[in-house]
Amino acid sequence: MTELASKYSPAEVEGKWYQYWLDNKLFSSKPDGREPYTVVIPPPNVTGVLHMGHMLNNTIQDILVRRARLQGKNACWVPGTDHASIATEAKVVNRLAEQGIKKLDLTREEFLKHAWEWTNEHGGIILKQLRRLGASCDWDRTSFTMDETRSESVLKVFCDLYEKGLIYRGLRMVNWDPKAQTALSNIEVIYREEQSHLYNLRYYVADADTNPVVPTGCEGEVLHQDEQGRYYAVVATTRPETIMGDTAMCINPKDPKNQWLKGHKVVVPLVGRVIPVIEDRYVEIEFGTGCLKVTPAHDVNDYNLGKTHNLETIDIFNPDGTLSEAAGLYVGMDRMDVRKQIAKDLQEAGLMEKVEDYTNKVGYSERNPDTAVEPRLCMQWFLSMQHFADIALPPVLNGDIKFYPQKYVTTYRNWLENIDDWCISRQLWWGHRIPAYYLPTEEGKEEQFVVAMNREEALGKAHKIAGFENITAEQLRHDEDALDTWFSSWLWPVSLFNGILDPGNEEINYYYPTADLVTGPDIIFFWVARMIMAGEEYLKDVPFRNVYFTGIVRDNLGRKMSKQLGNSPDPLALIDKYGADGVRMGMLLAAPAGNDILFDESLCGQGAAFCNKIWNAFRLVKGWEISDEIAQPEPNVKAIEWMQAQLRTYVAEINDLYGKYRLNEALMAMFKLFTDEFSGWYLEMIKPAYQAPIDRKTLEATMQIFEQLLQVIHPFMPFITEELYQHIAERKEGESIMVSTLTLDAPSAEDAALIAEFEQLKQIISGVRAVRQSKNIAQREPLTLEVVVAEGESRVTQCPSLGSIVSKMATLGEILYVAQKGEGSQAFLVGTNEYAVPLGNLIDAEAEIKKAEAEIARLQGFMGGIQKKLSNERFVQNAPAQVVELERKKLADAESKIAALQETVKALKG
RNA sequence: GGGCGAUUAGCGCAGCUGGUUCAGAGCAUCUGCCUUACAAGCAGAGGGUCGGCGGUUCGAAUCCGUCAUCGCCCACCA
Repeated sequence: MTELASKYSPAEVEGKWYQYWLDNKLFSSKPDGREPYTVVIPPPNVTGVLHMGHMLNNTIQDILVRRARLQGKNACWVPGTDHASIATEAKVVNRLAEQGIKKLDLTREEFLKHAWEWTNEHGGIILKQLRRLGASCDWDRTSFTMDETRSESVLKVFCDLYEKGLIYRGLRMVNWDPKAQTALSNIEVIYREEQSHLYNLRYYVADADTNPVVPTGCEGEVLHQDEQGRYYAVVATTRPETIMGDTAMCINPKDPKNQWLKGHKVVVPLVGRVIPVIEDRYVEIEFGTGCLKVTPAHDVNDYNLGKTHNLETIDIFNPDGTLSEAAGLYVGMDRMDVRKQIAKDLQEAGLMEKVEDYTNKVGYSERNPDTAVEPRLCMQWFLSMQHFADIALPPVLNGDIKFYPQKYVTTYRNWLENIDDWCISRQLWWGHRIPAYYLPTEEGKEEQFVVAMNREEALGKAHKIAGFENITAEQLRHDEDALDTWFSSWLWPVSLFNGILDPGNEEINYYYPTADLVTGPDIIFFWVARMIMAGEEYLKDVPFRNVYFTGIVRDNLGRKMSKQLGNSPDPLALIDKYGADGVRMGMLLAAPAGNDILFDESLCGQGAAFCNKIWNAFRLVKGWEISDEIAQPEPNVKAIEWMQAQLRTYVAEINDLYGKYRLNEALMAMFKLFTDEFSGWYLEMIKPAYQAPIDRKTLEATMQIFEQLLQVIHPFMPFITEELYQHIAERKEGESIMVSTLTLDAPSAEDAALIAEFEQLKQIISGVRAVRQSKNIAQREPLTLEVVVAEGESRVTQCPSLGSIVSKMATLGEILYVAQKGEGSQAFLVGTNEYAVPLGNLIDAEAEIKKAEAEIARLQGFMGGIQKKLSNERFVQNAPAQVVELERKKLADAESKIAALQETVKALKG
């Protein structure tokens, strides 16, 4: 075989093996007799590009999927993309604008043509990028939320839920995004605290004809009076631009300071409209002056007040956030500009009492973060959520679905227990068009509609309605709106296996429920909860068993990664630099379960270094020449047994950690197993002398262990492990570590005993090394080790093979068993056993005495504590016997250590 | 305003049903070493009154209370 380079270069192997996996269809899955393991990708936006969040999320998914394969499960990871209606439509609109085309000048069909062009051009780039990471998705299954199957599924579900009476159309106050000009659901609004102003406006008291009114009989109340003696009320508002929509002023009936206003009317400043003073307990007496202006068209609370008090509703805004004709003033101006202007005008007109600084929360559109959401009254489609909350809550509460970290169960419950109906219509073209068809209606009459999969079916339904028996298909008007993107995403785990259109098909039966969902806690309501709803509704079963919530990827200063800060590394550049395996390990090193990820590029360096470690360990082993002449040395037999015991023990621990989804701890365990136990100890133990050959049995055992280690590492680092797996033995075309299986016995009691025994050896070796280092004795210079043994006592190091391991690892010339350590020997303790290294005149008696005495003092203090404990009767009585016994043992051990140290001191002084 | 979570070494974290994993690994730091697989390496070392204060207990990083600080989520006081 050709000489292996001393450094591992990922670039040379990653592309090759990914192609090999693809060529051999190793990612593809079909239902068979094995246990299925299904993961559906959280579909990224179809036109998006890979960022660090995707890297983390998909690394985790790939680890879980690859591990499932190694366990012999039929792993199926389904990839796909999301049409992301608002975001994509906005991008298309922007691109058209660059070409000088306005959306409104296009027909729906023309616009959609542009949108599809854009989608086809940019669509799936992100999925290609995922291949660089090593993602082992079954690419033949790649889906899109707007492909034929998924679209049909969405329409079918809409029709079905409408039939069930769960979807309704109604005039409601919704969150309106004036930039995208569409309604949003409640959870698409992000509230941000903002420094703003509280404008205190004068509402003069007047009769119906705006003549000033002088209040009577109101002693002790707060009256405002201007220079001309006119009385007025003061209303505090953050939104003076909405006064044109005021149709009442409201006070709390119990408010002592505003009793005088009862039954009066007030004049809206600048506007001049006379509005009634109404009373409602909703108003906080303590806030401002206790007077609230009521604008039913532009505030949810005001809308509710308007309903109870039968107030007029004046909508003063256009859909784009400019003032409408109905406002009467500032028509055509943007609402934000009006706010500034009207404040000025009110001031000049003497209608502004004062302006205070004020911090309040303003709702912004999730997709257009600079656009404040406007509450707006309009006709929209809704999904009744109570039913869905009822079916989605139990599986999470009773543990059919487990959340990692568990704390999100509370979040989930709180949301479902206080759920709002879901506004599912969007005034967009890019998306699934609402399958509702309106019947021709006379002017002024209420519009009737039918809901159907298509126009033809709609016509059939329409003909059954009295008075519409003879209408034509062309007379039906298809609803212009599209559905919320999440109304398709919530079906994802079902629709991917065609479980909506073809219920009970082989695939849905086999792959559903999926195993694990890996996603961010930010979409727990948007997506996770709703998938559970859809799953329960359509399959009467959970969509997944476990949900792993990742943290947010931040930079090493804890800041969110953003384009503005420029602190977001380009994932592909990282892969170029460190290799996919290195980056995967870097991501995971920073990712303790349940916490945000403080990403630091140097962690990828650590990952790359580990790859190099594995590579060089392999070079070492592969470089050994086999000899059938030599018998297997006894120490090697022991070392192999020990390493196998370690492997079983670590793998058991790693499995346990996987089970708890503590992947970064599993990674650390794997790392230590390979670096410390295997490379640091095992290989050094069995390593033949320079250029000497190795016996066949040891080499074969080592190769087997190496292969198993590669399997343990493979989920984390797929590429290097495949490369070495192929080098380690002759493989047939199509063979791969990916589809190998790793089966190990559980660790036994003997394993534990052997590991404990070797721990002693390691400590003896470290003890000698420490002595060597402290005296600056060269590595190669052999030392003698004195083992202090009482007469007739047995010691581990009396086992010759273990002794020879110690000799090799610590470079010893000989091991002496002595009753007492020699003069001029530097001693150290392992447990209660004493060892010493003769140093001749190198020994620094003074320093040794000092060190020993310090240790004696420490031990005496330690003993004091234990003695106190043991002399406490209540401790001896109440504590379990083992605990008391343990304390006694500690005491005895400390005593014997002190005795040994005192001997040392005596000898040194002697 | 309500809820949830966190606070342990310079840093990011683990520490499960209170006592043998009890004060831990990793990175960083310091000190040696170009030892023949790997200097992207090896060997060794230092470093924490477990956020504060109370309480329960024979015994508390661990359980309870309280305060402080930070983070997240939810909520219609203009």
